Amino acid sequence: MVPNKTSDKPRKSRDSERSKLAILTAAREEFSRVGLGGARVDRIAQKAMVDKKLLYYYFKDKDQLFAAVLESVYAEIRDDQLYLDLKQMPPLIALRRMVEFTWDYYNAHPEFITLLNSENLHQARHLSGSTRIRDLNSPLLLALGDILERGQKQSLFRAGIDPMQLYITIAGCSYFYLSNIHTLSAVFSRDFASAKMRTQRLAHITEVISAFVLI
Amino acid sequence: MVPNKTSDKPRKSRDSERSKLAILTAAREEFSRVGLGGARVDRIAQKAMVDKKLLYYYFKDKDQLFAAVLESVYAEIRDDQLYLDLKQMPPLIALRRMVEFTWDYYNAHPEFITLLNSENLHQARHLSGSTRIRDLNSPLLLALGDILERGQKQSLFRAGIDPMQLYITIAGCSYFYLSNIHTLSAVFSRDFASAKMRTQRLAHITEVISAFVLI
DNA sequence: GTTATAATTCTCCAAATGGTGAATAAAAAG
DNA sequence: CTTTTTATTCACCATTTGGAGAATTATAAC
Repeated sequence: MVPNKTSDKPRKSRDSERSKLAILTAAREEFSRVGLGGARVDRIAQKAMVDKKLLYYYFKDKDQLFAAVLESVYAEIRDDQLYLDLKQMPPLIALRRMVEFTWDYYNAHPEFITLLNSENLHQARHLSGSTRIRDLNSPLLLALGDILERGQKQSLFRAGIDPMQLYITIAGCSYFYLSNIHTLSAVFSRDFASAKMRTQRLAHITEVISAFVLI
Repeated sequence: MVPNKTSDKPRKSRDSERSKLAILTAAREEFSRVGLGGARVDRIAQKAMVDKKLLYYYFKDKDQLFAAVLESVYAEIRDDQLYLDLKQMPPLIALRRMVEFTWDYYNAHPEFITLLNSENLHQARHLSGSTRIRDLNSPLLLALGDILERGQKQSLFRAGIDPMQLYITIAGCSYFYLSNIHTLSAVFSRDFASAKMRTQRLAHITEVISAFVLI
């Protein structure tokens, strides 16, 4: 019987990394659930099972804790994007894969959406300090540029498509549906959260994007 | 010289309608600026220049005030939509007009976006009580269904397009750009709020939607 | 003019809020 | 073993929070 299967290090009673991570995880949950303004520092400390003072010790204040959460969330999606390997695929397949990835990621990480919404409500003031963030989205944008170029060379795609605009459209088609899933469900009296509706949505988005790029 | 140009009624020192409206307006501003959780009842009362107790007198509590703000905001966009008169236009023109209207409306009313985001963060629990809301979006959806049908009959549009999915796509393409305008600007190091970028965005959306429906 | 009703203000509060100073204990360095 | 550094706890606080009770005043009804 081997204890500590997940970590080789002995469980120290004091472990700054573990505490930081616990705080970050609890904060992400809290911020994504009720937003920056609705989040309670006491609740975060309680969920992380650390003394409240520790939040201030490691993250200075509520806003910088939120900034740290945002950075970690951005870093995660970037890491996942690296496994995509779109350059190996034919252009149309690659594009569809990218649509699918975006859709799947937002579905699997609803907290990403609510956190971004919170940050936008506050005019991205937590992001503006971070220089790291700026590089996080460019890989995917470059990949999309590459896909479009290859598609054009094969006379499959039309010319003159702006990768950034298309990227925003791809993201927007998924993001809006999921971000507004509750109001949409209420207004249209439908359960947009159901598996069936989600499948239909992805199919629609794929069609729209394909129709746009194909000649 | 005629005093009270805007209203015939004499300015009463007591006017429940005026007070209610002042509260609703101030609340809309506050809720849209900092979200439901970040909004402060005292601040709303101060901005509306009424005693705080009046909010509770007319709207019961903070959540029901938020619900009232939401209803008013939904009612406004519906009223504006009624002037569209899409049935008079040829299908492609009508569709483009609808895209343009959606884009323009979100641009002119950024508070609509932030309020909806807040409501979705809270799982649309304020909306679920309101029966009025349910009817507000259907006119536009019916109009879109009509446009698609006419386009198909003229062999301009392809068959099998789900009006609701298309509606969500049209809204999403505008909404996502504007809702995330700050984080997008930060991540891509561009000013997405500039007039030039906005114009480009609308052009792109129009192209995407047109390409999708046209045969 | 009196009464009833609706609109408004004043005062107050218990609980929650983000944040802090100082003490303490474990681990690392010497 | 001693010292220094780092991680953590404890007790505390000024302010703010959403909200309520009771009193007051303007208007409408009689």
